[in-house]
Amino acid sequence: MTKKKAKIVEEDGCQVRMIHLDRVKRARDEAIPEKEMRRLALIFKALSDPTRLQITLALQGGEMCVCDLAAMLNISESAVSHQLRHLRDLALVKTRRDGQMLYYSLDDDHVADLVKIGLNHVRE
Amino acid sequence: MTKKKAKIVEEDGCQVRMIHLDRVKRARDEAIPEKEMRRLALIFKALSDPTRLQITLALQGGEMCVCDLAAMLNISESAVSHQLRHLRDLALVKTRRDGQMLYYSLDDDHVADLVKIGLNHVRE
DNA sequence: TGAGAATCTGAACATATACTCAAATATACG
DNA sequence: CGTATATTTGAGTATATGTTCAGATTCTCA
Repeated sequence: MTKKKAKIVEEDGCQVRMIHLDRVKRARDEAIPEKEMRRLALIFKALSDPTRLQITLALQGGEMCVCDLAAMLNISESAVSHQLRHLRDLALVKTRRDGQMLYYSLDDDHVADLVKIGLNHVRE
Repeated sequence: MTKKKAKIVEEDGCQVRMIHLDRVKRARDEAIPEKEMRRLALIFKALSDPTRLQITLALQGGEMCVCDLAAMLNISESAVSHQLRHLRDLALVKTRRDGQMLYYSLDDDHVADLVKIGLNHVRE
């Protein structure tokens, strides 16, 4: 049995406890770039809110306009618009204008994939 | 060209604007159960924070203890512990005790899948 | 061009959350 | 047992976020 004790390491002027130097090192080496990591977190965050998740699920069935989404979700059109802007900023949805109406649809195949895999998980 | 105008519908005692009754109806019919939806949102939320996402990524390389994760992420062990509790509450990670040490590892294959698919998206 | 329709925006507010610090647990081992 | 080690917990705080409300935009078409 390996009985290890934490090693105190000086790092960035701070005392850091570390037990498996090799694992910490490996994890740091394998870490993805900061930028990708933040972006990835934002994608997940987009799907982490019930309203946005429901919007995403609804749009998998085809494009919809703001007021239909609001009616379906039973919240104000303003709230829907705010959330759609959020999704649009992340390029997860796109719009098509037809007269006075804006139709929103999914702009990313991976988003649908993420939701499907997530659903499999939840349903097990 | 179909020029539609919103229909005002009485619902739950509120006036609701609705343009495509069929689409709203379909979206409502296809909607997943409230409970599954909330759970799914929680899973995504777990991955939506940079710290938790990095913990998840690190654990894909094998189990790690709290202080190693703290050293790797350069944050306090307390902060890591709080986030691990969050992940454990959702059954995304599990622990194995060896003496004084608790080793955390992923407890869900889908989580790794989600992160991988997400990464593909980000890298395109 | 001007009224109406659909959507967007900004401010305000209430809630949620991620971290730090200090103290409490839990386990090992002399 | 009693001390040291590893982790957890709770309070406190600062920040982020989701919604509503009121009003501004944008576009259509009579």
